[in-house]
Amino acid sequence: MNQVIEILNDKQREAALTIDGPLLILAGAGSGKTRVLTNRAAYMISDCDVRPWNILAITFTNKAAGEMRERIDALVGEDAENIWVATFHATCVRILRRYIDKLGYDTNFTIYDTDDTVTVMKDVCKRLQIDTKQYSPKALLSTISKVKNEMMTPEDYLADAPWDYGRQQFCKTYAEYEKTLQKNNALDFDDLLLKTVALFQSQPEVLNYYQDKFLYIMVDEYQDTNTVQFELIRLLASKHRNICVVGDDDQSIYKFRGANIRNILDFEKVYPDAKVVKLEQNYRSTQTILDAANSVIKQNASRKDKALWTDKGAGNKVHFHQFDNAYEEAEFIADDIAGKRRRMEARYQDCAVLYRTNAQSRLLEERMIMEGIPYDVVGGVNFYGRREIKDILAYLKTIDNARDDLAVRRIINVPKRGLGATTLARIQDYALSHELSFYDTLGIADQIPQVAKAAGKIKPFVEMIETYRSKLPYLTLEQLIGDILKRTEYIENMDVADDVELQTRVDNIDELINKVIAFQDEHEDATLSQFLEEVALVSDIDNVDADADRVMLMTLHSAKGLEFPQVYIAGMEDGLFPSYMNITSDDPSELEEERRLCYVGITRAKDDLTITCARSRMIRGETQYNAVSRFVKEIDPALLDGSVPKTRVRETDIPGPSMSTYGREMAKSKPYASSPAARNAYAKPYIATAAGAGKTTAKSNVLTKGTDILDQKAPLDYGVGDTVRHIKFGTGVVEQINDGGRDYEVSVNFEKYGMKKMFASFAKLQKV
DNA sequence: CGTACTAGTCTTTTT
DNA sequence: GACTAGTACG
Repeated sequence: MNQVIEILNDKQREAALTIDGPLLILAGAGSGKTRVLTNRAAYMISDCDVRPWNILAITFTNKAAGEMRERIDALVGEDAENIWVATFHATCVRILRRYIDKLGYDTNFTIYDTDDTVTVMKDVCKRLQIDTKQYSPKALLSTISKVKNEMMTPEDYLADAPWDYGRQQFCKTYAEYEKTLQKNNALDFDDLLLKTVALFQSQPEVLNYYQDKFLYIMVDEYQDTNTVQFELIRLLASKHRNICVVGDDDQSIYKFRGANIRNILDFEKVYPDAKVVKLEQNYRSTQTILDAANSVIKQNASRKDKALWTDKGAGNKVHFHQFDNAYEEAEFIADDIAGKRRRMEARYQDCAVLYRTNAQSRLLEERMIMEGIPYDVVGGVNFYGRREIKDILAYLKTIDNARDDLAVRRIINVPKRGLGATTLARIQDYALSHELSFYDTLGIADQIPQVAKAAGKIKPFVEMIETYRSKLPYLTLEQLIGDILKRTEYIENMDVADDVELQTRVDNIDELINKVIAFQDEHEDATLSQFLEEVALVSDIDNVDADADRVMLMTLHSAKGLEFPQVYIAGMEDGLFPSYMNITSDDPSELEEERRLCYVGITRAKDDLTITCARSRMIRGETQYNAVSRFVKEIDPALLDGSVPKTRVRETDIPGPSMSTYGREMAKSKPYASSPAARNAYAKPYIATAAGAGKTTAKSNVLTKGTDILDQKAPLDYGVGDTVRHIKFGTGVVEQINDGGRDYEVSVNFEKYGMKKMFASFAKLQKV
């Protein structure tokens, strides 16, 4: 049997060897699901004569996609490049760029992010004279998203309750919103999926093409799919039925984004002939941590029965501490991490602090800074959501897609060109009544009586954009951005409160330029459209650099799929986690989702788990007094230690203010500038985290899903200069071996295939 | 037209 | 408590 298959355990192997027909892999936390998926793909190619281009592997994050590709690459070699590994959204974009003209859009459509759609919606409300006090744009959008995810048009939705006035109003805005997007040649995130399904439904020959292309389909994190995603997969798989989905119903935490847990729970109903394999051996955590996770999750009623086990020992008890306030909690966590490091029990990068809400990061950050602990915050304000970044991207979008009104309107007066609201409103009215785009209207401003006198200010702008358009083929993206900044004197004209803010913004712009450079390095003939597309589809977690020795701070949601030796879950209080909204909800499934989130958090820990909470904390400017989280009480007390101390046990040799002093100080004074990242010498500013992101994302080791089994780094029986054999590449000479922490990265010069870099544990190189 | 203040908002958020 | 968007004023 193939070595790729041999290294799997019985259940994993059974899953990997099942190639044909529907397959559901119920993969508990840390059970090596990524390994099963990658080895399954490798097995198909090397042993079953499956062509790589007939395989589609779908994930939710770019990071997961990158990792999967890399690991398949290492197993099967360059053929793997033809496997289609991508996120749902990226997959759809790729298909739509080819065929969306059949639906009446331009193939260079723009993708609107959440901020963009809010702007559009505000506009729509104004136009339809909707009272935004009664229907907030955000709430409208969230309903639209839900309705869209159920694949209902405004007409469909209205048909359910045509007499309902509120629904009439809503459907009117929904329809107008859709119209606006279409006019702007723009798609929102939901549309990417929806339009692809629409394309498949209306164009049988396109669907047929992709059905015959993707003979084998794999979907990761299946518990998080929504109705449209389900339909997309169903359509693609309906002809050949080789559909393999992997997931864990206990880790479904995105219901609020439309994820439908029934997709995984009912898989066997949709595919009665489905084979089901349960992966229950956990390779990540100690028995104690698993027991704690199990004791929590078993309180949930609607779940598939599972029993995770491990052959790791019991390990440490789960530590639990309650503090008087959140400052003390933060201080304890920072001290504890510092202590572990001093005692050489852990490196910074082995530690992660998880919390329910992003706002909780601030206190933790402040304390990390005080103690000189390097850290990275994942999430919070998205890099691409920052004002200066959005501005520059709006310039690029304007140059790229003339129909993207939103982008044009964002920058028409940034930097200030002396155009006021009235002028812009007149242009907007004219554009609307004459069915012109905003940009085209700018071009004929001198012929419009009401705005003719502002035409002198508008003309240079239009000319500038036109110049860039004509020069586009001769400029690199880097040159283009540089020139825009120079010509518009963007930085000089930024209005900033102080030097710190100026520096942050300039740094962010620098970082954007770094990203552009990295992007061009990777894609030789990179176009502007491609860059904008990549940017539209990345998230914060994609840029995490796991190689840096830094503590990670992130929400429980962001932590899904990651693992750390030392995990802290902070703010375990009723009202915060589970959140107030879920406690008061009359829908019990809301609380179950919170419990799953808790389960996800606990199962991130490999060796040691610490749970903390505070009796009081400031939430939204108000001090709240919270009880210990009900989830903590669900953990078998025999698994816990350090229960509820009145005073903190402190590392005696740590200098610094006593805790109570610190708490009081922090409570009234604010020694730092507003943005922790901006003034933190220890925290790598966002910039640095993401620097060269294109290169670092894929190679992260510590954070990868399923590195679990590979913890022990086996010594290599070959060295530099030795000749080795690879299953796929044949023989070659080892040129270089790098110690990548968890694994060796080996560079081999193959006789037939040339230089390849691969991870030793995957490559299974044999010394010849 | 641009600035300065005030009022409202604020879970989570793979894309 | 912090940030942003909207409005009133100069």
